[in-house]
Order: sequence, then C-alpha cells, then structure tokens
Amino acid sequence: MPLYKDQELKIYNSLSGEKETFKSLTEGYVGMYVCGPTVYSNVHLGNCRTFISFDLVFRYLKHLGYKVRYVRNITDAGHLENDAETGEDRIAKKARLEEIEPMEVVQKYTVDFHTILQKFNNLPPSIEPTATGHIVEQIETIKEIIDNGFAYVANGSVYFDVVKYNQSNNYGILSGRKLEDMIANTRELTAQDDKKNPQDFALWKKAEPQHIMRWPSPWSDGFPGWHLECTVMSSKYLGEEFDIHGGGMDLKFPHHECEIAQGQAANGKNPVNYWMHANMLTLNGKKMAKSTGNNILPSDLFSGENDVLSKSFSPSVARFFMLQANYRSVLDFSDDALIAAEKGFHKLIDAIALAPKLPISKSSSFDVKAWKQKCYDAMNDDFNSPVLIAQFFEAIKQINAINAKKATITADDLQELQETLKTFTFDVLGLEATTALESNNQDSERLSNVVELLIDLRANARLNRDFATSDKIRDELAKNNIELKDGKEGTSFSL
RNA sequence: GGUGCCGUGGCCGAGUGGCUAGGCAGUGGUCUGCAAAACCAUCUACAGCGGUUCGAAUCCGCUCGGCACCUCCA
Repeated sequence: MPLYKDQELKIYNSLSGEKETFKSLTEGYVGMYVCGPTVYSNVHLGNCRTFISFDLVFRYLKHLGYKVRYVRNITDAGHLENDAETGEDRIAKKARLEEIEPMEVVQKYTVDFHTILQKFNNLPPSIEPTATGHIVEQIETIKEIIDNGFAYVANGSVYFDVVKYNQSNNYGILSGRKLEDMIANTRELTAQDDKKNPQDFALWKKAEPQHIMRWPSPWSDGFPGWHLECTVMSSKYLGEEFDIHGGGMDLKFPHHECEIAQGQAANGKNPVNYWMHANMLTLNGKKMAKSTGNNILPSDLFSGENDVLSKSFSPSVARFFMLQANYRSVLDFSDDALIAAEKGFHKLIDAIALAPKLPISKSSSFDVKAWKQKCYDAMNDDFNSPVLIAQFFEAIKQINAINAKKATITADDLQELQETLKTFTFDVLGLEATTALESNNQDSERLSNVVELLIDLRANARLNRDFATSDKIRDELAKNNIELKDGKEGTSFSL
C-alpha cells in the first residue's frame, strides 16, 4: 500500500491562505507545474532556493508513493525589460551585448541552469518545455480567448481584456487584489498604449522591425505575451485542471493571477487546485535580484571567491542551510548562518556514518517508531523541513548516546532508525554526503586505508607514550582537513 | 497610495492559547597523556503599548521597525 494512504499531507494553498489536506485529482497521480527561469543570465542563489524548495515537494510526493508528472518550463522568449511598449527583449539584449545569436544565449544559460541545479542534487523535472517550442499552441489558445470574448486585437497585438473578464470572473482571486483598487491606483496613463485599460496584458505583441525573435501569427509577425506560455504548456502536459502550481513569491502577481485568468478565459475552468509560493532568499536583508546586483552566484559560493563569505561551501551545505528554513519564510543569507549550517550538516553525516557500527542490545531505550512518525508529521505539515531536521538531531543524540554506551537499541530498531534517517536525508531532502569518506570511489577508499594506517601508527605511539609522534600525526592530518576522533572504541575520522 | 507578509534568546531559525523545537556559539562537568569529538548539565526569548481570557510569544487593536508585490524578476 502506498504511503500516501497513511500520511495526511497538508499543503498551504495561496488561493485560500490556509493549509489544506492534499487530495490529488486522480488518485495516485499528481500533476505539478513550476515556473522556470528566463534564461538570459546565470541563475543566482535566490533562483536556486525556489527550485530546491519545489524539488523537496517533488521528492516527498514521490516518496509518499505518488506518480508525479513535474513540468517546469524554460522561458526562452517574450519577456521584455521594462514597459511593454518600450522594453527590449531580455534575451535579444543579451545577444546584442555578447554579440551572439539569441538562441546561443538561451542555450548557454539553459546549460548553466541545469549544471547548477544538478550540483544542488535537484532531480530533473519530468518535462521541461520551452516557450519557443510552443508558439503554435500559444496562438491557438489566443484564438480561443478571443473567441470567448476575453481578448481584443489592437494594432497587430492581442490584449487580454481584464475589465471584461472581471465582470464574470474574479481577477485578483489569488493575490487578494481588487480590480477597482488597481484602476484607482494606476500611476499615469501611457499615451502610446494600445490597451483599453492599463490592467490589460498582452497575449501577443507585434514585433518592432528591429526585434529579432519573431513568429508569424494571424495578427502580426510578433511574439507571445509573458504569461501565456505557462497556461499553454501546463494545460498541454497536465490538463486544463491539475493539482499543484508553484513558483517564486514574486510571480504571484501579476504572472500567476494572469495564468488563472487565461485558463479560465480559454477553457472555462480554474486551472490549478493548489497554488504554492516559495519565498525569497535575501542578501543583506534584501531580495536577491539580478538587476540590482544584490546577489551571489552558486559558483562563487562553491569556490569561495566572493565578498560575502569567508570560505567556500559545498552545494549540500547550502541546500541544508536552505532546508533549515521553511520554504514559505524569507531566508537571509550570511556567512555566520552558513558556517552554523555546515557544522550541523557534518554532525548529521557523521552520525549516519556511525550508525552501522553501533552496539546492539536486547532492548531499545528509544522509541524509533514514534520518532519515525514525527518525521512524517513534520513533512506532512506543509513540507516542514526545519522540523524534520530538528527530529534528525533527536536521532543523532540517540546514536551518539548509544555509541557512548549511555543508551541502547535492538538490531531491528537500529535497522529502522538507519533506514528512516538515510531515506529522509538523501531521498527526501536530497542531501548528499559530499565528503570523500562517504563517496564510493576508489580514491576515497585508498585514502581511507591510508588514514586507518596512520591511526594504527598513532595508537601504537600513544601506547608507548610517544606523544610527539602521535600528536604530529594528528596535527598533520588536521592540516589536511582530516579530523581524528578518539572514542571509547578506538579512533575514527572525518573529512 | 493599494495588497500581503514579518519582527522569537549572541547568531540562524521552528512553534502551539496553558506542558517553554532544533542547529551554531557560550558556561560548568564527565571522558582524554593533552586536545578535539562525544556525553551530561546549564544560561540568555518572544519589537513596544493596550485589550480579550482563569491564562497569550500564540487571538484583537494601535504604535514603531523591516520586507515583498503593484514594471521584468525565483
């Protein structure tokens, strides 16, 4: 029997503002769509946090036994820089600056995106469609919206008629806004605008002569509007109604609001049952953003070459750091916080490595089954990874106590404890034991053998009270980041 | 100006109307040749002011401070 039948998962739904019990449209199957990046520059750490958050969701749903189709788009066209009328396509601009083809820009940063997410051990989505690969479908959807009376053509462009839509639907249902307020608070009228109303948004834009990225359509040679691709690709691969739609908090309005409106206008259906929004990663208390330069690139984190951090950090440490906060909370990035996370993470990995070596007893002084359910309870509560990690440290305390002969465990319980801890750490949280000790390659085995030899030599030296030699071995190893740990049962080491 | 969110101990971060997560750092002890690790114990909290309540960090109001969105942004 799949786990999801036993575990009641609750998801915070942005649509209702409440945690709701998750029930998929089709039992056993989940359709999930997450807004991907616009590939016109390197992903920064803030972007990564969002995708790590939804990787956690993907992994846990799979762990519960759901068959998940996870669709995440690549936006490779259509996003303008400033105002709809005057802005330049970001990708085209980058192409001009780098003196390459727009599609070279797309390729370059798509590869970067994949490479970085792989380093963070994110699972690839089931389908990763591109906007330019779905121009035909987007044109068809625009036709439907026009036929249904919710869009109009002006000067070769097509706009979504928000006011008309709002008469029979609720524009603002997701973001809690009222159309009247939005109209009342409109800053100034842009005179050159073809729109009937400033709140209207483009479904199709006629391309200016210098615009390189353009496709033929019934209305003009142009390009699709910014919000349309997600509506089109999600409905194509997940259906007109599907379970979960995720994205960064900053996409809630207008992007996701427009997606609901487009889906409703095209198909007459509310497209998404559960809307999830991942919160921002901040740097110096401010949102990381490409435009302001207030950000840090993953590669700079891994190499340590940056102005923010005192040292380098591995992808798993950064991931662990992020998972120690709830995905719906703003998380501030700092050197101190990373250092603390790194120590905690190593403590976890060390305990997992120690567990198989623990002494077995006839009884357990620790209720493993109750602890295991607490792990599930944490994740069932809207993917509460920080509480799950807190449970890890309860288990670690027990593991170390058993090792110190201050607690006991049976063989069966130890088996269950280990399996649960490893499953949640590696499969659900997607963390990796990054030290050479845990990775299974030949070099690490050779290194391990060499260190064991040195430990033997040091043990002999200590028996002979030759502390000069023993301390030299210890100190020299420490210089190479190999730490010796003397315990009751002998010496172990960690990297 | 509009909408929403947040303000927890030295730092990072959970959280429920009453039983005070967790990590890092600190302090005392056990262990150790010395240390480290580990274990045991322990210290600092709920921005401020009112209100509701037998009882509030948790509910309500106000004040102060911060953030996000309302232009592209994860």
